[in-house]
Amino acid sequence: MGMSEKMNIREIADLAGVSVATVSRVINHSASVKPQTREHVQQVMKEHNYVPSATARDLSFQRSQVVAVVIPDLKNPYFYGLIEGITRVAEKNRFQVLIFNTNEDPGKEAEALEAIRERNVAGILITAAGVRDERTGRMLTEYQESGTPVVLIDRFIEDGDTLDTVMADNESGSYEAVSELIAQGHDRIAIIAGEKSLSPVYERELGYRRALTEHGIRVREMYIAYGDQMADKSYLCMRRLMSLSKPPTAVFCGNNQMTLGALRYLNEHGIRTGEDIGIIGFDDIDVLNKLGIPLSVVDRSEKDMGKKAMELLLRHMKNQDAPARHVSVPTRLILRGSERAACVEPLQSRAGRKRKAQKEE
Amino acid sequence: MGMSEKMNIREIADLAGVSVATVSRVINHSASVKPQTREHVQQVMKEHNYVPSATARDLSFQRSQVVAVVIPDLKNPYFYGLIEGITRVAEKNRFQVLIFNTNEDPGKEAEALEAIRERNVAGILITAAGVRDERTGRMLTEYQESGTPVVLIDRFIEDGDTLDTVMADNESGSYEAVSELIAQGHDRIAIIAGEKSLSPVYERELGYRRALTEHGIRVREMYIAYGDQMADKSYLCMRRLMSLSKPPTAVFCGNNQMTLGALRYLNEHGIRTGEDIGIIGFDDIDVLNKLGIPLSVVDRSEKDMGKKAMELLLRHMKNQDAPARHVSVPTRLILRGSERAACVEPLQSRAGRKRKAQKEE
DNA sequence: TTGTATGCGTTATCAC
DNA sequence: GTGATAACGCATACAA
Repeated sequence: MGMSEKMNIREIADLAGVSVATVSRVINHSASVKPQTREHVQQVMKEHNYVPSATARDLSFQRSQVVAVVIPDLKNPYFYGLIEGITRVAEKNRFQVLIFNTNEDPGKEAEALEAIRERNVAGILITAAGVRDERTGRMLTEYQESGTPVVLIDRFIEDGDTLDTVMADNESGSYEAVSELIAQGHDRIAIIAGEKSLSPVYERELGYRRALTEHGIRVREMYIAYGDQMADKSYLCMRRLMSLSKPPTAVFCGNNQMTLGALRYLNEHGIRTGEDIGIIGFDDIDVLNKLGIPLSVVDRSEKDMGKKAMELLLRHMKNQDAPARHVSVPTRLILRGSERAACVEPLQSRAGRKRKAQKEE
Repeated sequence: MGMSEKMNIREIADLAGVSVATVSRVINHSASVKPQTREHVQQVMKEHNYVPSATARDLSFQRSQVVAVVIPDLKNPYFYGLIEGITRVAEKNRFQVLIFNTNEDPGKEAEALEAIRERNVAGILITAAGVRDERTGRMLTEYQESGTPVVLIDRFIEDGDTLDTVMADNESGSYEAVSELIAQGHDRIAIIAGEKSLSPVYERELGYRRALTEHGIRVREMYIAYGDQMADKSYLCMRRLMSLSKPPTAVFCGNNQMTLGALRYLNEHGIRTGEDIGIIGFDDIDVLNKLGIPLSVVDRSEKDMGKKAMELLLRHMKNQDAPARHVSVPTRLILRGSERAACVEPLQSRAGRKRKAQKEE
């Protein structure tokens, strides 16, 4: 047993003395089968170690049990949190996950979407690289219209209004972080933003601006640095900021990679976070926790975002023409001390403020 | 165009005024087709935005253009290096990659291998979680025997002798690292090893022992700590080691996660690497480089391992009964200073020793 | 409740 | 070179 050659449904049917239709019904629990027959068939299947062919099922059903996940950077830990959430829900619903990494390259993204076309996937989950690339927008809406639901995660795209979305509440997350910096007494607060065309980048900058404005601090453009989502550019941003005649006393970093680049600059120049300068990052960085390096961050539970996205997809798969739904996932400010600096005085007593040391599991 | 409904090969054939067979030939460049007809058919396909169905092709061909990749921990950066290498070669050969994450759980691994069965994949690449789990071993050899080639990456499994393997040269990598520590003058050198049943763990310990022995240093069991591949346990190992009456002056860490745990202990206790204690880790840790924290490591180019593995798979796909081949990927010692300690004196002048600051791209 | 027959979109084996 | 046509393994409408 186990050593048996590959069997098909017809052979099982013959061995069980029933028709292929009956075997099919047993496999799919589709229609009613006499309990006796059912058990007998199951027995035969087990005995012969039979596994139905997903390929054949997909062809007949005209749709596969696979969802495509298209992400821009597999190296970024944010995304495997996302994938984990997606996978968990997908598995529960007997879906498999096909991952495409685009390396932030709209061209590769278009290729991926093309490759996906020939596989008749049940749905697509995507954090788009080509947010301004017409190919991406066009192909995604085409998918949606031809019955393959699409969920946008983390980033809007041009002409993507008809698609489901799962986004973090970037604006309010940033607002909260910058407000905390202000509460700590900082008033020269910089932001290292990313690639402007990405919606989260824009929203985070918006939150930054609102926090300053609402607290009566003037927004100074020289304290706004634009990077490219990557660590190296952010390092340069940090250098520019710190060489201003009045350098910021606190910096809000727009994503995890850029936070790392900023920290490198500080490390290299002996500037201590939480001491000489206040730092808050966007997205928790697991490895810093493992290293015991305390960094305050805006955390957005990427696992939840993944789950939510897959749930939206399932919903849309069941109801083809459900109206687009837009889910916003709340962020959470996790304070670990790096937001402080010795050179500033907290504006108000913050005794009793909760400091969460770890993300929940 | 683009808005067109899904077409099949028959419709294209009709539109082009040829038979399905001819269209198929054009698609697959399989047999010779008159250049004129070929061009005409291609024209029609393009015009109608036709994409052949991979599902149907797979069914007919009795094999899909998908390879399954089964890994134990998607969160570990080592593995996405691996995946990147695999994907690169796979894409070039028009294969897609289906990723399964087992979380080091043999049960989930068995489930994954079961799920893979129904998809008729072209091959399987796996870093096994269930190295001692008979299910894993049995299923993998069954796959191999039934014509679906399997390549083991990074870890041997029980009864897996007939399978292709791609392994790092763990023993010599460790030997080299520990030898360097000895050259730096260390003689109380500890190792934080991992889960004993994993072959790389065993081999790395072997290299450690050989280095000590060959340099006339007695191996002391108290300097050998066994963890579980994870950071937290390693933290505890480090604590035990450092509370010995004669604590080690250098520690060799058996994998990236364990290195992080060890570093956390040192951070928390103000013990400086490269200064108060010598540290060399196994596997480069990208994020430390991004942070500008210098750590000497044994690097094993996981991307290369991935490429090699995929190449082995392709080879075995073309030649069903090629004999099992075992590829060993060399490691490389990258010295960044953390191997030194002020309390010891280098044994020999090492002027001119190359110190590579970065991994090549 | 069960069986028969057809279709799903390809590839491959024949003929011509 | 090209065209019919039979697989491939399953799901399902329709019959019984």
